[in-house]
Amino acid sequence: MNGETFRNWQSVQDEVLRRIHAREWKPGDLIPNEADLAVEFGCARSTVNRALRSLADSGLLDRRRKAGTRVAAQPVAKATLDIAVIRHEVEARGSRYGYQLIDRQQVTPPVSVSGAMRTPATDKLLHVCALHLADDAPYAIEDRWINTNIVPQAKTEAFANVSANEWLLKHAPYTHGEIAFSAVQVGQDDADILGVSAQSAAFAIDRLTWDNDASVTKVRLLFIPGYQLRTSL
Amino acid sequence: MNGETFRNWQSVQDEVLRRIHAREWKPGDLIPNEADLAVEFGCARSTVNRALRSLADSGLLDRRRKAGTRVAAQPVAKATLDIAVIRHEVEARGSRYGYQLIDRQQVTPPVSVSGAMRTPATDKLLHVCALHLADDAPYAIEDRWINTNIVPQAKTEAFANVSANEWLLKHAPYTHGEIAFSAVQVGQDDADILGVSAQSAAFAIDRLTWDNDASVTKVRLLFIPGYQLRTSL
DNA sequence: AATGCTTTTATGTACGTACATAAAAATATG
DNA sequence: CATATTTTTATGTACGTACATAAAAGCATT
Repeated sequence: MNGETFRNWQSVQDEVLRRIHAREWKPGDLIPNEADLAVEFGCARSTVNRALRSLADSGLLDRRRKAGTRVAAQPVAKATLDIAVIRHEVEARGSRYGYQLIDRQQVTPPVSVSGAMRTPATDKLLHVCALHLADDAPYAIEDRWINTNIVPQAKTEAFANVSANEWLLKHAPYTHGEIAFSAVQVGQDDADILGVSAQSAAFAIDRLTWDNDASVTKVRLLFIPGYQLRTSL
Repeated sequence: MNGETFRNWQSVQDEVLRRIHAREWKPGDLIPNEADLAVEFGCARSTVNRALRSLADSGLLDRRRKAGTRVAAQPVAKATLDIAVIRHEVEARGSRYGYQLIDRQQVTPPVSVSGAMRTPATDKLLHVCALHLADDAPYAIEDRWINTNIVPQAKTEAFANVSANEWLLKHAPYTHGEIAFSAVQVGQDDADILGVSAQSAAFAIDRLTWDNDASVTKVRLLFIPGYQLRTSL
């Protein structure tokens, strides 16, 4: 081709993407090494590295030292979901946010909870149930367990006006967590709260967060039927 | 403190993370600028930049030119989901994968489909329905529309042995896509295929992929009740 | 006080060199 | 011929300098 130069990493990335989409480099193909591409593109190797690393991060390229870089045979679609505070999510939809505390008690949890949170079975945990509303209509039920050994300040927080969802972000740091998405049939209790018929299909997000080896909180968010979690690829 | 040095970007990242978790830098706080941190950590600014950029990518820091870097007040949890080929997903669970074609027809789609795919309402599209199995038990229903104007080779592919899910990855490039997760009540037809009772709650993934301005394919994957999509934070 | 222009500053990025590291390939050794 | 050992090579990253760029802050003009 011509002597066109690609002088920034985004344009290098775009050109690599173009070649992949145009099938000049097919899935599984080994592509030229960084040094050669740098010469071809008229830029530094570090610029090519930045572009290729970014594409590898998003799953389009597979890179291995010495073995080189190849176009991913099965481009694993990496969908990045932004799990925001529910209030923000509701407000971002242009709805008025509402919050209602249903229950707040320091109780001994079922073993399924103490087991998952790896707390002694006899320890009491703070159980908080609340309803999030959008334009005064039920939006999601938050059913949460808080490890008050790790977050003692929660013992004095009523959660009457601020949801635990939001309060914890400000007051409880965490190092990592697990999250699971599933579909569940709502039971009679939850159906009544959400104002839907029992057996409806609700979207559930289960989340367990840790501060190093100690569990911080375990929560199930149960969204009204029709809820969709979306993102782009 | 002491004159400890952090000579690679991961250790700088770890130290920044430690300070955030230890609440030395609280949510909303402005942290020192890159140049100062570089001096403190005994490394180059570019190393600090790499570490902070990475943390910003994962949503823990907010960075703006001139305004500086601050700890995210509401750390948006970015959950990265790997949407793999179903066969791989099943095999990764240690199950034997099975595949069964249910239907394959070139037909005029409902307007909801042609509308979403932005194809002329009178154009015929290829409709492929199939069942994915794990250890001979139903696992997911794939209900797919393929734009044969963009992927003409699909017209001669039977999809009897290879799922469209897998075939398209190899044969149809795409530039971007949209994906939505939801919970749905399964209808009688789907319930029969999945071998579950009607009204069960099933996890659905709806995906629409594009090659520049042209839609490539639209698919709904309906998973058996109990299915969970998991990831870590 | 409101408006537009200028300066300052922190992040964003390009570059080239140097070295580290993993892993494939080649070679030596039993 | 199988198994260690060495060499080669492509990616991974650190560094320091230079410049680009966005946006806040200061200044001037009305």
